Amino acid sequence: MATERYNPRVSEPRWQKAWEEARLFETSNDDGRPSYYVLEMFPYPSGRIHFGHIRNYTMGDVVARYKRAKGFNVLHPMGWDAFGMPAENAAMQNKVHPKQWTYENIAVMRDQLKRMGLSLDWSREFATCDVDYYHRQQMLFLDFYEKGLVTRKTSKVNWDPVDQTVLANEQVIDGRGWRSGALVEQRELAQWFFKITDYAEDLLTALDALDGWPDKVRLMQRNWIGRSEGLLIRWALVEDTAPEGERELEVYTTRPDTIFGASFMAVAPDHPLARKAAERDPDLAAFAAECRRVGTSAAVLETVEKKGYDTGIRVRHPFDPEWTLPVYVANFVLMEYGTGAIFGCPSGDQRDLDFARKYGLPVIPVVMPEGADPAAFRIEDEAYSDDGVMINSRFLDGMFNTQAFEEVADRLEKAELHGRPVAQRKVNFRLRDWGISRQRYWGCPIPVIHCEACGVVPVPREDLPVTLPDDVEFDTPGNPLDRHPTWRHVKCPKCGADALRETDTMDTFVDSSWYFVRFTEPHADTPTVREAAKKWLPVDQYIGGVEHAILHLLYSRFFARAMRDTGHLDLAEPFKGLFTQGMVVHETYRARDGRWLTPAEVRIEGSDNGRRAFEIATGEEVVIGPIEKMSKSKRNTVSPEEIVDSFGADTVRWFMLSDSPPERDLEWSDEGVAGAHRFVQRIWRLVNDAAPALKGVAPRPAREGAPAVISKAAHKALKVVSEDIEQLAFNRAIARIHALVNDLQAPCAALAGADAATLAAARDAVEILISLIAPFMPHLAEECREKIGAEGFVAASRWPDYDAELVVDDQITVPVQINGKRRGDLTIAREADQAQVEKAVLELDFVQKALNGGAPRKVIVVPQRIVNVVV
RNA sequence: GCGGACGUGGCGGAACCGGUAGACGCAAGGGACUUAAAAUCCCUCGGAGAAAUCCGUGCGGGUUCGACUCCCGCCGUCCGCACCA
Repeated sequence: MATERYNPRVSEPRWQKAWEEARLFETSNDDGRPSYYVLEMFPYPSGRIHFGHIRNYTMGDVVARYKRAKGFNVLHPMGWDAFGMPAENAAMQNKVHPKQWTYENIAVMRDQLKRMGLSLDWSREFATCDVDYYHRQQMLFLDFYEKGLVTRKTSKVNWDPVDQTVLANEQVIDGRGWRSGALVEQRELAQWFFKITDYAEDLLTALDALDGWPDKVRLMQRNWIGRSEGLLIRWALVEDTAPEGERELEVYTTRPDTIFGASFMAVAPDHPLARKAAERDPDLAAFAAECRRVGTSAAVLETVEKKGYDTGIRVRHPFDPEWTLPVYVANFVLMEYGTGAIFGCPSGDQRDLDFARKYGLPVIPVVMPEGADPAAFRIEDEAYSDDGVMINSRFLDGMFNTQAFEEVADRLEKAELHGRPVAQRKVNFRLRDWGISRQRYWGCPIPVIHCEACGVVPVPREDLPVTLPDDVEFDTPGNPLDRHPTWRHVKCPKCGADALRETDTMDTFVDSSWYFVRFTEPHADTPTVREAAKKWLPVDQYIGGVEHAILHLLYSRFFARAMRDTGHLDLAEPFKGLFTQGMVVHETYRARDGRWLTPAEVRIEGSDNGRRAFEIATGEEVVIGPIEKMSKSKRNTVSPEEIVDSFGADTVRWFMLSDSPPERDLEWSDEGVAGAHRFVQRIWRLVNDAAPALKGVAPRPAREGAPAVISKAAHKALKVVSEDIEQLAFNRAIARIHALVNDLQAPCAALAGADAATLAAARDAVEILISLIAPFMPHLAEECREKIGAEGFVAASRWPDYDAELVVDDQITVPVQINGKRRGDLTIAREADQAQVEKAVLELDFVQKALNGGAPRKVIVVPQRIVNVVV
């Protein structure tokens, strides 16, 4: 009997339509069942989905469908991270308005996502560029402002002089603007900031409780926040060396214990003391200017030589007024960290040591490894920065360095300079406040007004939203809002005088810092409805790329706290479970002349080591390059539309989760997709062939006799696949399903004329199989369910429960080792006790042979696992 | 430089808390069916050996009745941060 092939082109749209009409995936906030919120990081509407999206959303969809089947009221929404530069770039290049470009892209991508059969609640969809959304974001901004969580201060920014805009650090490549190619300048600009540093301590300590997050991400955040404990120490300047009006220099150190090893002070080129000194010293001014020019990009720093300039200023050592030290301006000291000034201890810090050697400064060893000989301990080319015992440090000598830290801190806190304590304990963070100003059009306007008389005036709430004007031009570089003839001119809400609107818009990371809250009540007038937020949050399972491990996830954690403190939320941690999925990667192909070729332009011949690639158009051999993330620049992309067109969404979904563990990279392969499609057809055939015999049969697992084999296979698979999905081990779940199909193949092909018990067991097994594949291949599952004549949707049915008696075997087979090497096995009743097992083992032929008539030295019996006989 | 993860067949990977290494898939080879092809089905598939058996989880040691798994030391790959005082 030939069965027709499963045709996803017909079936998939049919079921998608049926689900939509039944409104299966629309979630109500008034539902008594336990809630489960699964969310994938929402996409930027670039114009088309790629396999990264598909992998991400398929994982979320498996969880959503599984949890729904397990009886949860599941929230699984989708939206668009729709503000940002690409829309403006498109406007400049293609003369299309950012709004039009964005909404058209959204329409295309929404269709593409719908074709994947994702169980999303589209009734909650929004885009961050919807006025409705950014209106509420402006409300949040005003609340944050009122609460003191927003500040405006000048800071150094990367300024692109051609495009006339601020660039993020990631947008500066080798010191040049990524778009214009112009040399980026460092500028001081007044910028808006969110005071994320107010929460630094809490953001750090709360990580410990986030046990649903990968350790890796928690560690990255920990390092990013970068807490250190140290001491602020004020050093008196030697009067006749100091510039006019300067009396002291404050430094931050985490190693006050090394204070007797100090041999110089160093300050940043922008440090106030350096600036003052530069006023009277043109050479110093030139040196500082040179430092600024070189900039601070990571790549540059690696190669730049440590340089200093002796200002001639000297300071007095806090423990010895007779001891004075020189003050240098140094290119390696950062103004942004600590106080922008350090004391250099060459013996305990490699950088300081290099500096000291270069400028002939003293190197005094002050910490040595425990047990070393103080008389013989020397510092040559390597500083000693580990813990140890104090030497050459007067009253600290002999102490352990951590003890010396406390001693120095205690003494200096009590000592006074100019009427204040010399030192103060201080916890310092690497984390900086979050600069949210962007000199761009396509973003959420910052709702403030600048009045000459009143200063910064927030836009009154009743005047919100501040909407973006539509009539803007992108012909000239810079921010179109600045050039708009009328938009920025307003009356001051306070005094009524002529005033100017803020033309900066918010960083798009602001938009994505609370969208998951908005999904809980997406059409409310207020940013959130606390009851709804309380019901759904925190997000139970959040899934996305590891590239957001720091910024997006840290900003969102800040936002939750800020929203809590402004009365919008009742929690601090927005994401209970976090999963970071790997990328989709593919080989790269490069022609002789350096052109990158897409996989579609290449023909592969041979296999394994003999694989060669040829350009189809020319027949020329091309170089097979390394496997990399699919990207436009390397052209190693495969178009999801074409693949979905030819194989269907189920095949693609199945392939996306097969083989590679979800947290690792997935290599795209045509053979892999073909294999997934074969499996789709194989299930269809199995169900189809069995369907006539199974129609109208009531499912009933068999515990005894031949049909028990079927039932055991099905119920064991049910148990482990459920566990695998709970752990997001999709690749393992898929392997188990494959194995189940292998087990069911023969019995299901022989159902014609089978007895009632067998038919009932087969029906039960096939129903289980359909349930198991449903989260992965939802369309095929519906088609199969229909085929065997069951009512209703798989998508709306309960996850089956396994029969506990079927997943354990009466007889078990355990391996038997002799001296730790496997020599055979033993089949015995499961409940056999140790003595029985030992007796049975010793009677085995090969054991007798090994014993050779003697007694074993030892027999180790691990119940139901293994037996080891030591002879 | 600092921090972290990982290293298993031709390939992706499995192996739960230290207990049968290589499940499942891909590729490859052989066979059946077919006029032929596709599809499908069956068999083989870490290495050596005729077999018994021996060897085998990056390398070298160690702990253990037993190590892919734990400990020490190397080597390699990848990721994050990077002049943070």
